[in-house]
Amino acid sequence: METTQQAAGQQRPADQRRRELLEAADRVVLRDGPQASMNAIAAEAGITKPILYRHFGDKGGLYRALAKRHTDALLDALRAAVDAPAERRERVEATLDTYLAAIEARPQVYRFLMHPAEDTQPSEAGFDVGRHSAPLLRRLGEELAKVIYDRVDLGPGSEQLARVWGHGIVGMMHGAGDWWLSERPCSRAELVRCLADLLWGRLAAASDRAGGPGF
Amino acid sequence: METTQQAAGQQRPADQRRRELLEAADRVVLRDGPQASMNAIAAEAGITKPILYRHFGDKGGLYRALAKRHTDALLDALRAAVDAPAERRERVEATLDTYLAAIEARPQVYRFLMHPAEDTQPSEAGFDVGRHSAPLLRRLGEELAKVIYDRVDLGPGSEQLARVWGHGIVGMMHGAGDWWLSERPCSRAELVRCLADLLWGRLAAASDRAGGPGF
DNA sequence: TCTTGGGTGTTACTTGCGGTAACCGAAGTG
DNA sequence: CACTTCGGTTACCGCAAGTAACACCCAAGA
Repeated sequence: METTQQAAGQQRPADQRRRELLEAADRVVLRDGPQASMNAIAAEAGITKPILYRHFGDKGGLYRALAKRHTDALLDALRAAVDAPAERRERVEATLDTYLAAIEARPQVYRFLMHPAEDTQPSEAGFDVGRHSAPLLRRLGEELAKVIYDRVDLGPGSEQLARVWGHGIVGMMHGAGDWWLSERPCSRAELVRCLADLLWGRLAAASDRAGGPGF
Repeated sequence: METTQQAAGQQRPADQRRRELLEAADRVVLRDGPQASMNAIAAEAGITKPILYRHFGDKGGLYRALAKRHTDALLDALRAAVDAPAERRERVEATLDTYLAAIEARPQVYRFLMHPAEDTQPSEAGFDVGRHSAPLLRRLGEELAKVIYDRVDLGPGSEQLARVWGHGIVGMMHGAGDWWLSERPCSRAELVRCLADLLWGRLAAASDRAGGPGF
C-alpha cells in the first residue's frame, strides 16, 4: 500500500468514498452475481472488510444502497417509456420493452436486484411473513399503480384496482422476463407483442379450441 | 438384488426413512422458513447431519426433494381448478383463488418454494446467467401453457403465444400474490376479481381519464 | 465359531462467510 | 510535545455447509 500522497488535505468527503465503494461493489456484483461476498467487494475496492461495515452497517445495508441506485435508474427509464406521448398500447409495449432490454443487458445485476441473497435475519418473533423478495418489484408495482390510477378511468374502486393491476402487471413482466431470459424462446419484440396481447384481452376474446372438451 | 422382504427385521426400506426425514424437514421449514439449517432439520428428525447428507447429497438435494413434494401437491390442486367443468372466466378465477389460498395458508412454505435459499454453488466458469429463482414458477408456467395451448384457439403461432402467456400469467399471480400477502390490502375474492378483470382486457377497454393526458 | 460386510449412527473436524474488537499510523491542533 | 481522530489493518468469533473417520448392529459364509 503506497501512502496516499494527497497534495493538500483533500479530505474526500466520505460521500465520495461511499460512491467509490458502491462502484466497486457494482463491478463485483456484475461479475459474481448476487452471491458476491463482502471480502470480494472489499478486495475489489482495494481495502478490507471493516471499512465496508463502517460505511454500510451490514451486508443488507450495502445491498440496499446498491439496489437503490439501479432501481432508480431503471425506474427513470420506465417512467420515460410509460409517459411517452403515444397511444396506450404503444406506451405499454414501450414499457415492457424497456424493462426487458434492461434485464437483457445486465442479467447479473438483474438477478442481484431480484434475489438480494436472503438476509438471514434472526427475525425475533418469527412471524415476519411479510418481508419477501425484492423491494424493486414493490416499487415498480406501486409506481405503475400510480400511473394507471392517474391516467386510466376505471370507475368505482379504481384505486384498489389500479394497485392490484400495477403489481399484477409488474409480476407478469418479471415472470415472463425471467423465463425468457433463461430460455430465449423468441425475440424481445415478439415477447413484447405477446404480453401486450395478453393485457389486451386476447385470452378472453379467443374461442375454445375446435373439437371442444366436453368439460 | 433380492426383492425379498425381510419380514422379521423391521429394516425400514430406506425409502420410508427418506420420507420421515422429509417430514421432519417440512416441519422445520414450516417453522423457520427458507433459512432452515441442516443442523436444525437433523435435530428435528432426531439424528445428525451426515445422515441427511447420505440421503440427499447436499442441501440443494434436500431442498429439491422437499420442493418437489409441495410443488406436486400445489400443481394437483391447480390442475383440478383449471380443468373444472365451467366457463373459462370461472375456471381462471378458481385457479387464481386456489393458488392464493395455498400461499395464504402456509406462507413459510411458500417463501421456501419461491426463494430456495440461493445454492451458493461455485458455478465454475461464472456465467451461469440462466439459472434463476424458483423451479416452481417454471413448472407452473409450463403447465399453464400446456392447458392454454390445448384448450384455447389462438390461431397461428399459438404455441409460442401460449408459452408466453403461461409464464406471464403465472408471474402475474405470483407478483400480485406476493404483494397481497404482505400488505393484505383487500380480501382474496376481491383480488381474484381484479386480476381476472385484468386478464379480461379491462385495461384496454377503459377510457383515458377525464381531463386527458396533455403529455 | 469367527469373521466379514453393509446398514445404522456418531463425534469431530475443515472451510468459508458475515460481523466485530482491538490495534496502527499519519495527519491536524493546542 | 501530547492528544485526538480519522482511514486503515490484523486477528479473531460464531455459525452453517459439508466431510472424514470411527463405532455399532445384525445378517450371512467359510
